[in-house]
Amino acid sequence: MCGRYVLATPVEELAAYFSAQVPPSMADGFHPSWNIPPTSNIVAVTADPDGQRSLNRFRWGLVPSWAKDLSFGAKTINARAETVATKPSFRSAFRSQRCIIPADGYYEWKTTAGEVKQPYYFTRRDGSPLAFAGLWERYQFHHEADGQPRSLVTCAIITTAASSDVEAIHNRMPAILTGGDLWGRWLDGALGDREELLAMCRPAPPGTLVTKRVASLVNSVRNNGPELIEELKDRPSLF
DNA sequence: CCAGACGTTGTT
DNA sequence: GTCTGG
DNA sequence: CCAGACGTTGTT
DNA sequence: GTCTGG
Repeated sequence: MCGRYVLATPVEELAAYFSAQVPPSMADGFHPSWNIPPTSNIVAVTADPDGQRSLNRFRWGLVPSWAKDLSFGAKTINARAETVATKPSFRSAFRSQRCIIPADGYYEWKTTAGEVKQPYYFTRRDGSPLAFAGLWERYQFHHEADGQPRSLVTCAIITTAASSDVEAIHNRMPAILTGGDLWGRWLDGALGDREELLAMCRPAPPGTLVTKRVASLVNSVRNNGPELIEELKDRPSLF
């Protein structure tokens, strides 16, 4: 799955890479992070009806309009590609509110019987940013304290079966839009071809990703910095 | 009809 | 075991 | 995703 | 909001 990732590329570079605008609301409060967890505020690319793209902030964990409260988002950080078109929590967003979540790379933990969980870091082989296929929703609610109406945008990352690049580590992977020619189609809220959309959520072609073993520093969200993605060379000793 | 859920992952 | 917080 | 808490009363 | 289970 995808439950922790990295985005340290400057906003201006991301905007150029995705041909997206950066609204003033976006420029403030964005910091590079090598340890982005669910329920935090993340960056996603969306498109206007006219096709204009922009970067915006979304809370990671999709909260459908009918949810009782924001805590719903804790269990909807990922949406399975196999069922995203029909699950009540995701189908509406899948139809018309798709987004791209940029990442420098992401982490997976390999769990082996009898061994300690080992984190791995995945990036594109060519070093360019990853474009995760995502969904977003707007959630409206009344603030507890003052009763005023508020609204918040939330998002989820679609997952799919692991490709041969990742299956030795984990059996799932994020859906990655490879090739910029797919971005416009994915972001077009008027595009109604379910099969075309689902085809974009298939495992990335073998060879797209590379991985390296990293230190368990990433386990705690209190740790953050480029050292989290440094390759761990030593094999753990048996003695 | 009303009440209650609405999700993913990993592990056994 | 399960939920919340980061 | 993982780490850390999981509780109440009363006093400072 | 919409579906499933009772």
